[in-house]
Amino acid sequence: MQNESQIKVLLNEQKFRLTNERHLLLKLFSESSRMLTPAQLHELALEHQVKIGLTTVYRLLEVLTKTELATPFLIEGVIYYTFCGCNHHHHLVCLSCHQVLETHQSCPTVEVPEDFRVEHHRLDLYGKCSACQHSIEGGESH
Amino acid sequence: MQNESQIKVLLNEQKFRLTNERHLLLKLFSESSRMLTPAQLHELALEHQVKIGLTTVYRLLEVLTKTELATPFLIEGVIYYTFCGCNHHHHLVCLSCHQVLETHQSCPTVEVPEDFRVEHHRLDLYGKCSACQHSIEGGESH
DNA sequence: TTATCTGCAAAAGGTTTGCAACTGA
DNA sequence: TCAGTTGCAAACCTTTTGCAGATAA
Repeated sequence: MQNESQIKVLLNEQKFRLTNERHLLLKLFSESSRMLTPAQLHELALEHQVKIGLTTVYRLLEVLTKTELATPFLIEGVIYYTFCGCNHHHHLVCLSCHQVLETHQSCPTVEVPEDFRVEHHRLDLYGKCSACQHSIEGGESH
Repeated sequence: MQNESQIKVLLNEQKFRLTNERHLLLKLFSESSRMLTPAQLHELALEHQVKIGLTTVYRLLEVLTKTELATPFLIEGVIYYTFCGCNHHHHLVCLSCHQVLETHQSCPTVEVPEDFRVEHHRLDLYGKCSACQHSIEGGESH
């Protein structure tokens, strides 16, 4: 997992603890290239013999979102989360398999009314990844 | 409301009907400069003596989202919708009062892996509008 | 040592569905 | 005329909460 100690510092700064459960969950979450619903992340944990309650998953995702280590996505009414490491970036999302790629290109410059104070922005590109374009049914699997 | 007949055409194209209820709701929705939750839109309707069921509001928002006449936002775990007219644009969102401004500037160019097919994108800027910067408590009202 | 975290079960909220009556095209 | 829409109530699911026991710092 990228910068484990950095993550711990980020959490501790806000009085969050990196418990054993969170450590294991975080590892699975950060190694997944797909965005996951809380239930899917929970299921992933169980598959890897990480016994953990669904409530704990919700609470971890809340903490990660607050520390900007996770980004929520709303796709067709369903909320997914993706792990986000420590640097600002943009997302490339495959709508079939829900894989999320990061692009670290420069941020777009947008003119805004001068009395509007921009605090942050989000740029997401949606489409189909290579694998899903070529699969007969157009993805959904893997 | 902008381009009422255009909207009707868009809806009819997908076999949706512009009923009296939808017509009234759409008018209120499109005239609101804020993003609204389904419950807030429902409440807004009732305030304007538009008697309508909450279920109908949900169903209209579903239809509008499918025809790209509405865009959903996920802010702190809550789902809001904003009316979106007929042209592609980007959003400027005030996190205090939930006002949404549109900017019609050119779309950012992002290099993506050549095997990824981009279908659409979304660029949203978040911050504080003029009124909310200057109000003592930082907004939430109006 | 103590503020924070965990798991469970229960509660709460938001969203969807089934159905009979209605209505736009 | 009839496919699509409406309102209501019930069903559904996701998310949150309370609490007693555990644990990181």
